Amino acid sequence: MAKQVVPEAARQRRRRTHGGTVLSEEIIVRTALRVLREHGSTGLTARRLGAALGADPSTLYRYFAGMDDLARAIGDELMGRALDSWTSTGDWRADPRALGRAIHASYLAHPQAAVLTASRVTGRPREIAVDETILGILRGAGLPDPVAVGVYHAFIDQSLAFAALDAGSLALADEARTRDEEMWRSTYARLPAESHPNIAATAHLLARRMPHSAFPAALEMLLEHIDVQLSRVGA
Amino acid sequence: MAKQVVPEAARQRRRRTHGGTVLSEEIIVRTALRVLREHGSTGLTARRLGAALGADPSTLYRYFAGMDDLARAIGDELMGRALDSWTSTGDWRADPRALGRAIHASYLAHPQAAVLTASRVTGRPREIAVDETILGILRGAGLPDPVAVGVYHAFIDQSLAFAALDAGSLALADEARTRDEEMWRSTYARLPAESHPNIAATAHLLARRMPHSAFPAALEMLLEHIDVQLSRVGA
DNA sequence: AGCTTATGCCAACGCAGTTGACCTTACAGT
DNA sequence: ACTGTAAGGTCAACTGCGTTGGCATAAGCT
Repeated sequence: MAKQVVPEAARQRRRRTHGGTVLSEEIIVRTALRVLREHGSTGLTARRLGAALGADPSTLYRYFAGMDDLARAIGDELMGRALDSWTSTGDWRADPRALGRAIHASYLAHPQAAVLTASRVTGRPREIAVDETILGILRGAGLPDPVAVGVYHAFIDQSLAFAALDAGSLALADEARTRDEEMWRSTYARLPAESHPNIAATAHLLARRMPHSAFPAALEMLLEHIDVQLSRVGA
Repeated sequence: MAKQVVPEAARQRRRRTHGGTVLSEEIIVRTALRVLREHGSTGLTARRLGAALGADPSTLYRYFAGMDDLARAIGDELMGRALDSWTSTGDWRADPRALGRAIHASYLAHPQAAVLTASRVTGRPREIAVDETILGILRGAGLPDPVAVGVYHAFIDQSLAFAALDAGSLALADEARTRDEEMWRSTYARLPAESHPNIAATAHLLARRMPHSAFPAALEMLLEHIDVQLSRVGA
C-alpha cells in the first residue's frame, strides 16, 4: 500500500534502512537538495535518491505521495529558509526589500531545486506565513486594503517568477552557462548595425547587464510604486 | 545516425510516413502544441508525438537533436507569434504595453507549452527581433542608453518570468485548477484572525485578486518607472 | 533508367516512476 | 516481560520514457 502516506507528525515506528540510516521527511528533503545540486534539476530520481539515502526507492512512497509531492516539499523548505533568514525592522521600505531579496536568494542558493519548484504556488504553511508577513508590512505602511492586496500579489508572484527564471540560467551546466553568457558578446555584439541598430548601439551595456538578474531592478520599481500610492493616499 | 540533423531549409527528399503525412519542422511543432494542449505539459513524449504524426518516434530525431531541442523550437514559435500579433503605433507608452501583453498572451495561449519553454532564453532570431524592438522603443522615447538597457532587461525578463508562472497555474488539470482557486476561499479564508490577522482582514479581496495574473500590474509599474526616469532626464 | 542518400521504420537498450506482495521490527497494552 | 499490530522497510515487476544502430525505400539528380 503505497498510497497511504503517514504525516510526519504522526510517525512513531521508525525502522532502519538497509544502509543503516533512519529516515524522516527532513532528511529526505535535505538529501534531495544535495542530489539536485550534484546531478542537476533533472537528476533527482527515485532510484538515485534512494541510493543516496541507503534505502530502496519504494521507501520514498511511505513519506511522499510521489515525486511531485516531494518536489512541493522541497519548495516549501526553500520558502521556510527564506523567512527564517529574514528579520523585521519595522521600516516599510526596508522590510519588503529585504524579504524579497531573501526569497530570491533562498531559491537561487539551490538553483536546480528552484527550477523544479519555483513555478508553483503550494499554499503550504510556510508560504502562508510569508503572505501574512507581506500583507502586514503593506497594510502597516498605510496602504488601503485593495491597493495592499494588489501590491502583495505582484510582490509574491514577481519574487517567485524571477526566482524561477534566474535559477534556470544558474542551473545550467558550467559549459552551457558560459556559452550562454558569451552569447551576448558573440551573437548579439556581432549583429550588423543596419538590421539591429539599437542592439548594436548598446551592445557593450547589454553584455555587462544581461548576465545579472533583473530582479533587484524590478523590486525597486515595486517599492517606487508603493511610494507613489502612499503619496496619493496622503500618508 | 540520429545525430545528423538536416536544417529545414536544406531538406529536399520528403518521404511519406507510415500514416501518409509528410513531415516538416512546422508540422511537428504545430502537432506538438496540440499534443501539449491535450495531454498536459508533461504529456509531450516522443512516442505520443510520433503517434499523433502517424510516424515512428525515432523519425523525430531526423528533425531535432532531441526532445530538448524540440522544446526550444516550440518556444521560438510562441515568441514569433507574439511579435507577429503586434504592430507599432509610435507611442512609447502604448507600444511596450501592447508588446508585453502580446508576449504574455502568446505564451498563455499555450500554457502547457509555456511551462516547458518560457523559463529559458533561447537567443534565436525571433527573440532577438523582440529585443531590438523594445530597445528601439525605449531609446526612441528619450531614455539614456544605460537606463534603456536596464528597463529593457527588466521588461523582457519580467514578461517571460510571469508567462512561465501564470502558465503554470493555467496548465493545471481542470480538477487541480479549480481546487487551486478554491484554496483562497477555503484554506486562506478560514485562517483564524488571531494568527493571521492580515490575511483574515483581506480574505475577500484576496479571493478576488489571486486567481488572476499580476503581470498587468507589474507591467504598469514598469511603465510608471519609465515615466519617472523620463521626467528626471527632462524630456 | 539508375544511383545516391535522405528519410522513414524497427528492435532494443537502460532508466524512469510506481505498485503489490512480502518481511520485520518498534511500540502499545497487558 | 510478553505479545499483537501495523508502520515502515525490502523486493520484483510493470509500463512507459528518450534514444540509438541497423536496415529499407523512395525521392530527386544526372
